[in-house]
Amino acid sequence: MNPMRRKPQQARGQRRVNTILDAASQVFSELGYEAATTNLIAIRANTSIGSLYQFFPNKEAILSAIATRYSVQLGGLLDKVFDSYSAPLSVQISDLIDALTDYYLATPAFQPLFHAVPASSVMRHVADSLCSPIEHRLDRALRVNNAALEPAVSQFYAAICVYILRALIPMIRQPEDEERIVEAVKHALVAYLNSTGDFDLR
Amino acid sequence: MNPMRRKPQQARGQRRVNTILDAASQVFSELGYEAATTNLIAIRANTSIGSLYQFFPNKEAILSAIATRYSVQLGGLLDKVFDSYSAPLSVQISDLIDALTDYYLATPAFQPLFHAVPASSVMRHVADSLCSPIEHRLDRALRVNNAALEPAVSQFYAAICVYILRALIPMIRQPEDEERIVEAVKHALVAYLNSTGDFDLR
Amino acid sequence: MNPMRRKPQQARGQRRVNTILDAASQVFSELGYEAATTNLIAIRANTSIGSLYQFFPNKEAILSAIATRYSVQLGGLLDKVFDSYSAPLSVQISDLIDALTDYYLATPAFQPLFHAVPASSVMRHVADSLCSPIEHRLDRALRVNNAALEPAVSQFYAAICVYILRALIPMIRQPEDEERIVEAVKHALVAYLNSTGDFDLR
Amino acid sequence: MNPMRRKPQQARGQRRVNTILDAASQVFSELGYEAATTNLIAIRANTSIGSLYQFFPNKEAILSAIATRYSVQLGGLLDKVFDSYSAPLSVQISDLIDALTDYYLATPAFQPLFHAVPASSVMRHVADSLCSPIEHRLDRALRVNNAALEPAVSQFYAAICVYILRALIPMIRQPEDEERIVEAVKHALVAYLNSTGDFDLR
DNA sequence: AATGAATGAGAATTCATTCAT
DNA sequence: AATGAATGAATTCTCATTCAT
Repeated sequence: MNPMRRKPQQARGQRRVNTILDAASQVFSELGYEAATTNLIAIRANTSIGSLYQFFPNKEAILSAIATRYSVQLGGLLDKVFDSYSAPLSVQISDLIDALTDYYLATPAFQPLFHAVPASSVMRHVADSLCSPIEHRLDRALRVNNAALEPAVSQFYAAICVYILRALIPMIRQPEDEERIVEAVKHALVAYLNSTGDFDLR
Repeated sequence: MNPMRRKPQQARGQRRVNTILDAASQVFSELGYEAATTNLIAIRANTSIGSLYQFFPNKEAILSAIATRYSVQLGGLLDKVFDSYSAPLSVQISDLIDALTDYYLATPAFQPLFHAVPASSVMRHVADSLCSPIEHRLDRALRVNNAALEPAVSQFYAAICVYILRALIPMIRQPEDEERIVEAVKHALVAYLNSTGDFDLR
Repeated sequence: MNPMRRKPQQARGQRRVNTILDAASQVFSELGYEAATTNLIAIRANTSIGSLYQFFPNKEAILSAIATRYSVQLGGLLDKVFDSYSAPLSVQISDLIDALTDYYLATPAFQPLFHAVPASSVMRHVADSLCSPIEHRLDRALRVNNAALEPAVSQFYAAICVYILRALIPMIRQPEDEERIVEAVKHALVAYLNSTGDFDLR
Repeated sequence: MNPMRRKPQQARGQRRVNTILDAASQVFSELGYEAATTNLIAIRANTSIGSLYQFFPNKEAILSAIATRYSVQLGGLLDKVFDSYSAPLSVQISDLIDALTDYYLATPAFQPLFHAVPASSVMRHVADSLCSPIEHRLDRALRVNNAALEPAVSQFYAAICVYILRALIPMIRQPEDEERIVEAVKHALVAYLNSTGDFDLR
């Protein structure tokens, strides 16, 4: 969507880009995308505004790059959960939710992006980047469970599940909420998939 | 949160306030809260920026007033759904979803507010205003169905349901999606409540 | 090309617009269009940058408005010169050059605009605005002198004359140059038109 | 005005300087001096901004060097035209205009410099560099035609002619304009010089 | 010598809000 | 009450130039 202005060629540049992304993650999560300013990001990254703009053409591009970074991390994470398709679907879903919750709670800057509403085009891109890794893997798991399922249908189920995940995981606002909410999410997803009559959940 | 600066004393003033709120709803829904400008709202309301600030002390107050307006409308609407508690819970939920979906689709300016992420404090207030009418009534219906339920528990169930509603209804983006998604939402909620083992869903 | 953002509705606003244009004329002539800053213009106009942008959407629009202002003034001036078409062409040309030179010397801020090179699109607009009043009137005078002349031809002659005017009048850099250069311009134009064989210059 | 930072010692350095000047000519002619950026020039020259500044101390110096280059080329060109002073003045002028027009049309990057307005001091330097070769040679030709002429007078005549040239040659914007405009320029100059009564134009 | 990263003052422009008429 | 002019801090982004590698 918004590519970087220039790929850093030297190690120094790559380091700087990473620092900027870290700082931006922090600032975005504290103030939100709109209220965050590129100057504050630069200051937090211990660099000059000019350096920031040497690598990113504008604020959107920074957000975009962050989303890509999280998307990659998330994908790697979920691959571990879904690596063996032998486990029962309900277990896979449970593991998915656990992994996602852990990542969510451990990564504060990821949180606002995860439940960002895709209103603007940047936000649409962010939401896509973060949801599609989950959706794809879930979709695959569903089709493994029921090979006869139409792709369009399993995709729809997967999308519904991801929307529910996105909605409920952010309900965890204090550590003591975690268990209760995680349980609820698992129940909700399993119950929903079960109610479709298309899956064998044991 | 932010009260109106002055209650309009005359019918003319009340009309103007309504016009401003209509215009603001439109502008907020088109551009989002942050990107919307008070000047544009004034222009759309065919009034001057000075007049706007005669009724609202700041931008937040406008959003706040809109949220209140929708909250009241929504409450009235849902009261019709939940007026008789004799219907089976699954029917009440189905009716709730139908009513909410109709309102959502018929009120474009309501949409972004309904799925807005409560990032800032204003937004938190808006989300509260819009969710609590639903949550309260659903909570009541749940307790009617199972009088032995702890209030904290039924409130939790209601909250989960509202979060799911807020997440899934916005998936309707084209008219042809409506039926499929509405069905899914109904399934998801009923299946979830059923899975708790606390309710008699008929 | 770049219209004003809003027509001032109150006398106060009209006054402000004029002050801004005066200040901008000065600044543009001192620093050139590129080096001039909107902030400096605002300061010189004893106003705030916000007020400037209330009336003009950007720097270009200011230049545009100035060009229009000069164009109108120039048109009025030349109408006096060309009002009676009875004078011999050489006299009309002489009067034209005198009037233009007087205006040029009396209006320092007009000078850089008059010999501005139409490189960018704004500058093209400026050059057009300032040249066309001269060109049109000269063209008319030429056709009065020789009614049989093709419009395209007389327009070409007029254009050549205006280009020569634009080039030579700026050669006046000190008061003592004036007479010599004005004489030269008159000679050059009359001699050129004479050499075409199309006009009766006495 | 601004000398080069360091005379390139090696052939490789000289080649690089030339490449930079070529790129700069192009960029200046496309965007104008102000809007052109040194970074873009470096990129177009397939080199780095650091290397560029190894040869030129600043942006002005690049423009300056370009002007010098054109000035030398132009001088060589005109020497061929004016080599034998035996031809009638009108023929020499005609040849001068033909040569200049050819060069102008064949050298796009020269065009904006040739009709640039000497607003800033760099631009004044550029204009001088480009005009003086023409002016000197024309001045000499005029004095050869009329040996009794005061130098100050012949210089003035030459200056007027150069200003007219600078103004009219840029009127050629399409190939089909060329002939007509070249004719007009020749007429204008010859007619002007003739009208002074100081020359024998054959 | 060459590369490209770093710098930061400074430019244009916006917009919530207040004030004068 | 109504209008719209006034304000200026704040924001995004640029670019000539220097510096580290």
